[in-house]
Formats: sequence, structure tokens, C-alpha cells
Amino acid sequence: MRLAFLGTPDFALTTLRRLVAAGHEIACVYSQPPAPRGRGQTLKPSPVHAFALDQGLIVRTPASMRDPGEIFAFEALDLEAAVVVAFGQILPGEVLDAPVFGAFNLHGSLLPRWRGAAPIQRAIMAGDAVTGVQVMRMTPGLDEGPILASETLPISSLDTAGSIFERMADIGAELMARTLAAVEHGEAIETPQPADGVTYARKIRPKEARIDWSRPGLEIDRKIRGLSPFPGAWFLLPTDRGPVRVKALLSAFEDADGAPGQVLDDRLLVATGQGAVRLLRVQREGRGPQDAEAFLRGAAVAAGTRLD
RNA sequence: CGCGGGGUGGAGCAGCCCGGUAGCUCGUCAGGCUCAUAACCUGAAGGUCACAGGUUCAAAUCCUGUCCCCGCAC
Repeated sequence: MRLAFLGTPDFALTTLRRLVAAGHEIACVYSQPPAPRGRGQTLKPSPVHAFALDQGLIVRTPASMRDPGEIFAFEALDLEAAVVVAFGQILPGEVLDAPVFGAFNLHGSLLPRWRGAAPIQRAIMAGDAVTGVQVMRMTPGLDEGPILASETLPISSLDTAGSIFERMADIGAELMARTLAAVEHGEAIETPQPADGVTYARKIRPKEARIDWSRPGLEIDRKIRGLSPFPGAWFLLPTDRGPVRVKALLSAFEDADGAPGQVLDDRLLVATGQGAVRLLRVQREGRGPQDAEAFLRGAAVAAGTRLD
């Protein structure tokens, strides 16, 4: 089919690759404009943008798809369908209606639960045992369109946002490819979302990444895994040279008691407001991520240490 | 030129400020001990201290430049 692809991060790139491999004609790729991110303030194209350039695809990075000129250009593409995955912008109705078959979005939750920006992270932080990935027809409302395809994924106690993203990207890409084929052949079935069970997945803000050890251990464990690897739940570790910021990337809840923030053994078991959390993978500032074992080899944390 | 941290045997780190024999926790190999353990004991191999210059009697350490990695901010 003749498609436009709208997406930005690696998660979206997986689907774009799949659609290219499936032989679809990618009339244009849209992505968020290069921003001065990373160290050094350099302008860096998004993963989708970089891939598109590499493939020789046409790329557009408008600041807003609501711009009348952009809408006009989009309509002029004469599309059969638009595929949207983690694009990062709300699309106006004119854009959604422009392609013959409409616009389809890949979403990382079992709708209507976790509509919005950060469904995977919020599902883990809420302690959901199951999540999923779905293809939905886009409508003007926020993630309110009918569902065309759905696949569930269990969330284990050792899953992180990163591990779920990884699995979901592959499954989702496949799901989107199959759904487009069905749409093309007029075999797609659209099911409206249930009216009940609507929740919203607020965007992750760096501010919420600081660990408050007085919170219940289960909640802290979920936060650690839900925010891993990005932005990463963190705390301060006292050292000879002052407090060092350490990210917790993986953890497990354990039943143990102590003053919140106090380390209970020499293997990073930390007391919380209720129960304890064992840190399994960490990253201190300036260093790369490492398993607790490796971390402790170079920087032993004695029982009794108070984390902040 | 946004701010900051880092590159030291296979892994993780200390040493650098105040130049002067390469250190710690592990891993590996050999041997010993134990019913057993992330167990313990003995011994061994393994490093041009990221790279290139400079200063010095002497540089991991001080100075200059380059490459790579990471945290914040976004």
C-alpha cells in the first residue's frame, strides 16, 4: 500500500522497518524535528528520522501537523493509509481523514486502559499483571478509536519498561503488518473500545523518578521497574566523596523490616516504608549500568548505610 | 563551545590534589581442605595505567591536544 509513516523513537522504528520489509510504498516519513539533545547541545535526528534518511525515504519533520501548509502537503500525498507509532504529536482530523483507508495507531496497552503517552510505564508502575499491544483506527479523541488487532503480554515481576518495550515492539510491528494486509483486503474487523475501564497514562516526568524510601516496598519496586531504563528511578548513596546519584534499574520486593532507606545486608537489600526492596541492577552517575554484584565489587555498601 | 563524571591485568574499582616498586574485591589456572556452602587455605599467570605530545633525574599522577563512554539539563 501507499503509506505515510509517523513515528519518532526506536519503538516506532521497529514497525517502520517491518513495513518497509513488507514491501509497502512509504510515500513519506514524518518524525519529530531534530532537537538539541544529548551532551554538547548537538542537533540529533530521531531514530526514525535517521533510518528514513539512510533508506533514502522522504522525511518531513514539521513542528506541528496542524499547520495548514502541512495538512495540505499531507493530503497531496494521495495515501491509502497512515501508520502512527509513538509520533509525539496530536494529529488534526484532516490528517486522519486524508488517506483512503484512514490512519492506524499502534498502542502499548489493552485499551481503554492506559490511553495516552506512557502506557507501558504506567502499567508496570500500577502493578498490572498483563498488558498488551493493539492496532487502533485513529479518531480525533485521545486513543479512543476502535480496535482492529490485539495481542496480550504478561508482565513478570522482573520485567522493566525496557524489557516490555523490546518484546512489544516486535509483536506490535508484526501486528501492524498483518492488520494493514487485512485492511487492504477488506477483511479487517473493528471493535469499539469498552466504555468501562478507561484510565490515562500520564507522561513520565523526571521529577517523579526520585525514590521515596518511606513509600511501600511494592510501590517502589514497581516504580523502579516502570521507569527503567529511562528516566531511571534514583536515590543518593553516601560515599567518602559526598552523595552520589544512583539509578535503580531492576529490583525485587522482599519481606524484611528496617528504617526506610536503610541497607539491611551487604547485597543491597533496602528497607522501605513497608517491606524491603533488593536492588539487582544499578547505574551510578558517570558510569554504565551494571548488575548489583559487579557494582558491589567496586563499591561495597555496608549494612546500615542510609540511602536517601 | 550548556553543566558534570569516567576510560588503570578478563570484570568492577582505589591510587591522581601532595610525581618516586601496580593496590583492592572478584574471575581464570594449578594444588589443598570440606558431607556441604556466593565456603576456606596455598601458589601462579595476566597491565605499553584510552591515545599523542610536553615538563621532569623520574609521570597512572602535572601541562596541552585527540578519541570513546556515562549522568544532568532538554
